[in-house]
Amino acid sequence: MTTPLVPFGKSRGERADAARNRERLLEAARAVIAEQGTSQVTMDGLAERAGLGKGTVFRRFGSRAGIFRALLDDDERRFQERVLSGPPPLGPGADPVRRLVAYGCERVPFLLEHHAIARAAVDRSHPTPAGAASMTQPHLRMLLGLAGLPPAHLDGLTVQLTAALEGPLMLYLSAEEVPELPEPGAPHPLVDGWRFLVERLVGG
Amino acid sequence: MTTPLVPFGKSRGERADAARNRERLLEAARAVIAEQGTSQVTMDGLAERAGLGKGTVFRRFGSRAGIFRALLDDDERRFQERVLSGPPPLGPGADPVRRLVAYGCERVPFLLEHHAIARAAVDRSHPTPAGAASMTQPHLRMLLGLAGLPPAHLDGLTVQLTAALEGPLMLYLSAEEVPELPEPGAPHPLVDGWRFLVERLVGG
DNA sequence: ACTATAAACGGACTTTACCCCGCTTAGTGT
DNA sequence: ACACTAAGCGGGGTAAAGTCCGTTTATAGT
Repeated sequence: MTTPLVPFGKSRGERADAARNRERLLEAARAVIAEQGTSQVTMDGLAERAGLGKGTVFRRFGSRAGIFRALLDDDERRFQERVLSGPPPLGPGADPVRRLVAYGCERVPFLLEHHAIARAAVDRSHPTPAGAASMTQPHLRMLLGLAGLPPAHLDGLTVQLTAALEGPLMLYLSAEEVPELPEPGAPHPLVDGWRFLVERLVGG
Repeated sequence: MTTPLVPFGKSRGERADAARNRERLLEAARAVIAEQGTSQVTMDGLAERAGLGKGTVFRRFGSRAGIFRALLDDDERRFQERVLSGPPPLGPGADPVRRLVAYGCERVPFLLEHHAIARAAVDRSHPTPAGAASMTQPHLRMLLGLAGLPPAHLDGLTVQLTAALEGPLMLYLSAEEVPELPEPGAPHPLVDGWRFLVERLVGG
């Protein structure tokens, strides 16, 4: 009976129509965002645009913020793969300090690009903005540990550095203040700041 | 005609009934928060409780988040005074590094105490959570400058350290993870982390 | 006191996130 | 093929944020 083994990433138990509708909804969301910005994304609007019922939208994503989280997760997964198994210094192989720096250098542009969506994914009922944080936090923790940070400070510093990296783009920058990211490779104040921070913190 | 010169802090131009109603509403808000938590604060509920119309609530505070911002500002002003003109090392007089450390030591408990309200003051339509940030950011910037940080890194680091200090309590800690703050003076991981961060950053 | 006026008030109205529950359908075992 | 069942679907219903505009009222100038 040609039972396909893991036809897509979805871990067994999601029906084919459900998966199709999810894709349809995400595409609709991307279209609305591109055309009119995140603030114009409404549950009813998405449902109509995708030719589905409103209830379906909620079943798939749980909440409005959930839609943006799902959009982020898509790109987030790719980012995560580069961190976990890509080439150094972002991936494994380089020494911890260089990996920390590299992580920030890649993460800041990533967040700048996803700024609007990431902000829309913040939800007062959920503590962490996205799956985003759940990747950054353990990764930083591991690297900081390897870099020889005193264990007594590890927990507090992990949380603070996570906030230092992701917080600015969640909390302290408005949409208008996010300029086009300059030419790739050009210096960005947040990247510079991060490098300086890490090197002073664990390099000395 | 007994025109009182600045009878209260309100800087001329706010009518007496407006001021009275503002107080009434803030009191109602504090009561609801104490009884049922921030999530149960609704604009209609507040209006009814204060015996006013809903339009008035919006006129006074602009938005739901605005109410929480107003509540914070009250305490924030007191905090600010201690920073600007209180005794060192929090106030002026000590050297910049000690003032930075002291700022974190006082700020973390402050934010822990106001955690629920501070989170409720976050609003996706407004970039910074409260007047909170507008105090922390320039203050840190000044101290970091005095502490001899290279000007090239000053802007980026200011934003990041602000996020490092305030971000954890906005974004990365859920309500359940905020324990009663231990006895005053007892060590807190975030305070320790902050001290370590600052000393490494500008002390070395 | 009286009037003018700008601010404040109130509550109906609109929009939108989110809930609910009866109906439909894809997947599975025979 | 067929029936069975759990998952998915739809859209009407609720509650709460935010807007609007006609009415009321505090204050200043005379």
